[in-house]
Formats: sequence, C-alpha cells, structure tokens
Amino acid sequence: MTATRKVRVRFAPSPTGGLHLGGVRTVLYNYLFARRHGGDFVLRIEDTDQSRYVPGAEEYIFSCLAWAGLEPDESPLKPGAYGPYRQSERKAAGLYQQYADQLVRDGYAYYAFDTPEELEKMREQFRTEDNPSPQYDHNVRMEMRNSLSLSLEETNVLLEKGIPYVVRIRMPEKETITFTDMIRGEVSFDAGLSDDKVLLKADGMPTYHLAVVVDDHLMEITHAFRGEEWLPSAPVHVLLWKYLFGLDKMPQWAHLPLILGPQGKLSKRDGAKYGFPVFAMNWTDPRSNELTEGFREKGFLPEAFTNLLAMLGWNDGTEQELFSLEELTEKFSIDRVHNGGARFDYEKAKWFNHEWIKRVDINKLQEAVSPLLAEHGFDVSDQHRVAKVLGLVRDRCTLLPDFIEQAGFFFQRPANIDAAAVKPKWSEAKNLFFTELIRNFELATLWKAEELENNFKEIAAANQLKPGDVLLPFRVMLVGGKFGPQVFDIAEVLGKEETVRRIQQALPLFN
RNA sequence: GGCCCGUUCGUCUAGGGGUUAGGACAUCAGAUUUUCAUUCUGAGAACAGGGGUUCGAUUCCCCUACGGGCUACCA
Repeated sequence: MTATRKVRVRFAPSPTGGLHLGGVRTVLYNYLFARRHGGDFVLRIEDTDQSRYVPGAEEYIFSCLAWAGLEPDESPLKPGAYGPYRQSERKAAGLYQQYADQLVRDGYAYYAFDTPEELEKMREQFRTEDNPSPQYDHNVRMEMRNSLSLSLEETNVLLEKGIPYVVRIRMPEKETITFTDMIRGEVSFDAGLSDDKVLLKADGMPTYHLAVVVDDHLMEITHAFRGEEWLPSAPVHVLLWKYLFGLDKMPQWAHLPLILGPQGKLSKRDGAKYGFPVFAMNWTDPRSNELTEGFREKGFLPEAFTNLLAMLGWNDGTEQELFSLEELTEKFSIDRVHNGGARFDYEKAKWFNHEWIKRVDINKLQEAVSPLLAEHGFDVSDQHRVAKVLGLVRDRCTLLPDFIEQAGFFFQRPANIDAAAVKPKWSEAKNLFFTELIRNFELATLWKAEELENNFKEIAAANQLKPGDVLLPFRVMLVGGKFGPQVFDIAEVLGKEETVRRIQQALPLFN
C-alpha cells in the first residue's frame, strides 16, 4: 500500500432490491472514511447477474443515498475518470474476459464445461452426513469436465464447438492465505479448503469474485469495506490480486461486523415480523408487489438515521452519542469500529430520532414535516406559522407522523371534544368565567401568551376560581383533549378569532 | 459436517492486568411541569465456562460452550 495514493473507496451494491440498514451503514463508513481522508467515494453497480435484475432497484439506491445525505463523488449518475460504473457496461467494454484468459494462461484458472445437471450430480454423489455441501475443489476437479482433467486437444475441441464453459480459479491445495484486515487484524485461511470459485460465467459475465478484484484495481480503490459475510471468500480475492495485479496494489480490507436482527443476520423479513423498518426507504418488489417499510416513510430524519447507524458498531471513545454527519466526518476512525455483530434495537433507534427531532434545525424539520401535514389536508402555506407550531410540539414527537396528532389542532378545529374530562367538575361559576373570558379576549389588543395568561388569571380570581380549575377546560376547548403544549402558547398561535370561536363552540358541550 | 469471525448489564457499548467495571436505550420508582410529552433524580441489571501466565486476571494465551457468517455459473 503506497501511502501516497489518494484514498478511494467504493460501495458496490447489486440492484436486486431494497437497501437495508447494513448496506447504508457500509455506505456511511465508506463516505466518512473518504471525507476524513480527503478521498473519493465511488458508487459502482454490481449488476453481473442478469437473472436477478430488478427494475427500479438502481434508481432506488440512488434516492436512498440522496435522502441520507451520503452522495457519492462518482457514480453511474455522476461519472468520473474511472467509468463505466455499471459492471454490465464494463463487461460490454470487454474489461473482464482478458483477465480471465490471463489467469488460464498462467495456470491459475481453468475452463470448466460441466453443466448445472452435472454439478448437481456431483454434489449428490459426494454428499454425506459429514459433508453436507460438497464443493468443486481439488478433491473432485479431476473427476469433472474441465481443462485440467481433459487433454489439451479435448479441451480445444469443446472450445471450438462452442460448448458453454465457465472459468474457475484453481485454488492451491496447500497454501495459507493471510492478510491484515483493518478491523480484525491478521486473518488466515487454508486455500485448499475453499472451492474453485467460478470467475467467469457461461454468459461471459464475471462473477463478483473476478469483478470486485478487476474493478477495484481499475478504479484504483485503496480501501475496501464490506460486510463480514464476505470474509470466507476473501482468500479468493487475495489470490486473484496476487495473480493479476500484485499484493502491493491490493486495497486494505475492512470486513464490517454484521447487523443482527432478533435472530441472526438482519433480514427484510424481520421488519414485517417485528414491526420496524429495515430498508432506508419504502421498497416495493415489482414482482411480488410486496412492500418493505423504510426508515424515511416510518418518519425518521436522515440526521437520526445516519447517527444511529454510525453508532451501531462504532463510538468515539467518549460518552457522546449524538453526532451530526459533520461531526462524524471529523471523528470517524476505522480502528474504533467494534468487531462483534450488533443487534439492531428499534427502541434505541426511536430515541435517536426523538433527539434529532428536538435538536435539528427548524428549517430542516419543516422540510420533512410540511409535506406530511399537507397530505393530511392541513394548510401549510404560512411557513412562519408552521415553524412556530413545530417548535411548540417537537418535544413530544418521536416519529415524524406524530406531528399529525400533536400539531393537527393548530390547523383544524378538533373534531371531538373530550367533554368527559371536564364535565364531572364543571360548574356554573366556570361557565360564567368562560363567558367573561370570551368578552375579555374579544376586546384584547395585544394577543400574546403572557398577556392572555394574565387576563385569564385575573378573571379567574374575580370569579373566586383558581387558575388550575379552569385551565384544563380551556385546554380541552382549544385542543379537544388532554394533551399539547402550554395552553396560552396555543391560544397565541391560534389567534384571537379562532380561540374565541373554539371557546364559544365548546362551551355548550360542558353545560 | 467443514472453515472463518465473534462473546462486558435485556440491547448498543466504554474500559483494560490492581476500577465501587462507566455511559446510553429499555424497565421500575420518585420529583417537576395545575394536561400530555419533555426534563431531572434514583434503583435494579454484565465481564459465557474451565484451564493456564501472573503477586494479581474481566483484560494476555489455550480449550470448551454459545452466537453468527460462509460453504451457488447470488451478491
């Protein structure tokens, strides 16, 4: 690793469906690392499996990153000097075949002509209780149909006849592969235990194994982050680097701990099962029409989302837990990433969101909440007023949709008045009080919370009532129920006319 | 089955040879807010087990257990 190389990292999702928590966290760590080191963050689309192509999945990934504020420096949408950024296009440009050929030529890989049926037959044949999943490895490769077991002539005949083939890596029988992972330190594998992975498929497409090495090289990637589930195939990649480009050029690997669900690796199924989102945004599978909920639609702020993701496996060594993206950029370091998998805790996730709703810039809050309010038919044309309302109720909202309930009465007269909360303690004195209050309010010239409260208390005293006796009825009149912020603040925002009208309309319900 | 990774309160984690093992979420109990939420205070709650190494291990090493991942012409 030459220290002088510019840091370049990449996130390489396959566009096969929604983008889940773990994926976004990988993006986040990539992004943070790139920013921290003045490097580039590249988004590369791993669409080498045509059979798994899902329309819309790619666009969906772009939107998720945009929403989370984790925009790449280079991507299919924003090509840099290392394009194309889709592997299907890179394949079309002939980028992979030559390396597969080179490997075969050098004896590190071979052609294999086995059909899927033959492979299945082999697995069945060798499957025992002790070996439930037989591999295509050095133990069996000489019994299969490939350029190792066949003579050169036989191989050439098959090749000339156009018999479909794949290129497989020839894993060395006795070799220990060791490399240093940024998170785990030194890890080593016995190469002979791994199977001869397919590098190039029969359709000419590379598999992930070939593509990731070739592309990381061509794109000059210096640090490669990915989930821990990739660790077992890392020796294949290391070997490929050694054969093709040299270990000194290999990026530094960092295998991120997994994000676990209630049981095992977090899956989209967990979301529906336990009632929390697992994708960044809502995703509807175009085939099954099945909807998987996203954090955005559930009502999370992007600030909270990135914050909680960052804390799932990383901390800065202090007791601070609330970090803006800017702060994270400043403080993130890969060696403070925890090794163990982290179980996702939705309760804590909500806490993060609550905190961010309380502290985020009011303009950003407005941006996120106004559309929601508008959707519910509330008039949000007066943005100044909306800001005031949000400021008043934000403390009591954990998820964005909570604003509908918490702020709704500012925009719409309550449909139901909780008279039952008031009636048992209602009295003629109170009725008189409110009649007088209406008169007083109608004449008010200064419509300010403080002023209103003073008037309110004076009138109460004049009627031999304690303010507390009439505060709750007043609240119920304005809000409809026993909730909401300071009642005089509410009255101020509601305005004179509306406040008076609500008192007038509710009063008969208590008598 | 094989291989790999991991293991501190229920959860996310700090710490690291000698600490009352710290914080946060959640839970419970109080206080404040004449609504609710916020806020505040407090409580209970953890080093998986066994061997070493050491004057001393939660911390270092080994084994076991447990958890997880991988074991496709998927990524």
